[in-house]
Amino acid sequence: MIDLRALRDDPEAVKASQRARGADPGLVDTLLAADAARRAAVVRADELRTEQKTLGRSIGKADPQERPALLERGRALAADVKVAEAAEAEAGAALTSAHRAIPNVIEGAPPGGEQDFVVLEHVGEPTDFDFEPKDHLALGEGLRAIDTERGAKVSGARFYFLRGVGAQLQLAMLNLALTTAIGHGFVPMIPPVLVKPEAMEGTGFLGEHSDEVYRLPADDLYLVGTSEVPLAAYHSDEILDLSSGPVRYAGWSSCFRREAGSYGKDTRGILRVHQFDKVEMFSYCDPADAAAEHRRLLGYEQEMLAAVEVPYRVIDVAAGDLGSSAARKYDCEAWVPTQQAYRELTSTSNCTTFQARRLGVRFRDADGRPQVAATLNGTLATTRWIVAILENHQQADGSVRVPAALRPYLGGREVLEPA
RNA sequence: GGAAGCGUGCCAGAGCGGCCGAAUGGGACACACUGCUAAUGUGUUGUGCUCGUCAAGGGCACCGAGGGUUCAAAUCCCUCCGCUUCCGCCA
Repeated sequence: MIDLRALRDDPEAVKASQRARGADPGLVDTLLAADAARRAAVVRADELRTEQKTLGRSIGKADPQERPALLERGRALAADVKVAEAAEAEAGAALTSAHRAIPNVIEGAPPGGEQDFVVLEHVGEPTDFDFEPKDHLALGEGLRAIDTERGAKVSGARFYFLRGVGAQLQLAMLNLALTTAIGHGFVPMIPPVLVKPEAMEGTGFLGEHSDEVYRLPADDLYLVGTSEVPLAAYHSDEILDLSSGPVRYAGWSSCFRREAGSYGKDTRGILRVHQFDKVEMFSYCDPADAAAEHRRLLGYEQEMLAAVEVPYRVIDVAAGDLGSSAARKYDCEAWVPTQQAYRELTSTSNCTTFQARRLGVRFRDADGRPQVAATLNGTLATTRWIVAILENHQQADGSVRVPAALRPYLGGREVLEPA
């Protein structure tokens, strides 16, 4: 939810953000009107309640003769209050829905849609091979590391087994990610992956992307698509102490995505799957520090990408391609040789106060006053990285060189050999 | 799954249907006193919304959540959630 006070002060800024996203700027006026209407309703209801309270107190000490008249008046007032409160509730609901309709105000994101991203940096050169490179699934099958056939047999399309060195490789990568995070002051977390509707709603995943989310109706719980959800909800309705800097968590979890609407896209291998594992960074900080924290998270992602030695580029994601919670987002995309394309490996979003406002996460400013905190998140490693690692480090015989940083986590192994 | 009890402010812990936003104790903070520390004294010690110049200063709401009864509810009733204990069940 955007800041209503800021909106009242400068509606044009929000309209400009809407335009950059390709969203409807008219929603801003709708929200302003709903805000004004609600405040008017609050004032009316407050006035009636004041009158009712005053009268109510006088009844207690009134003498018996005056009582019946006062009670009569009290009953009438009670009815009026009831009506005013209903109007207040209705205006509140209208405000909430208008409020939710507006995504976060962008902060520097390039205007436009998905293809309007700006490349910030290239790191490394697209890998050159003097042989015909195999794709990650062929390599993974050769290593007996990835089994999508049996994944489909057991669970359906877009499911897989990681076996043998495949399972080990993933654990190596996630462990490296967690160790890296801990080294940078993140508190490691293994969160619940089933969450209540409030948590899912609060993080903004039940909006336009709600059909991406697995729901368990029998228990009214949702399977998270990222540990961002439980980590963001972890401090909901709390006032944090941010006086000594951001509070940082690194969540290790499985992630579940329905991938509705991506039929036929990336159907081969493990690039786009219903279940994968991820180490995710999550920061709570003073909004004044959020932009700097965002660059920091990007830096940690780049440190991980350097450790697995894959070529990649960093993009500044365009406004229209941001989620509703993000004000700005940087993606790191690794080179995938058999696709001759860059594919997303990490994504870091600055959600400013948008997510925290809905979740009720606050902190005390220098004057001791509660203020809404900023939240940020970013990827440190996911199952998808295996794609880039296998493809970029493959050798002519189908073996795969292990990046040095991963070796300690793989018993010192330098090469994965076809089984 | 069954039964009983409990859910109040940073913590502990009172609370008669109106005088309770809420006693009291502790903690924390501020000031005073003391050469310093300790001790002592005094004071402060919530959050949201709203009116107001996001001032001074008002108003309203909040005692697990949501409903209800009543002129009036932390206090009565109902539903739900959570915690504790006992029984059963499954490991």
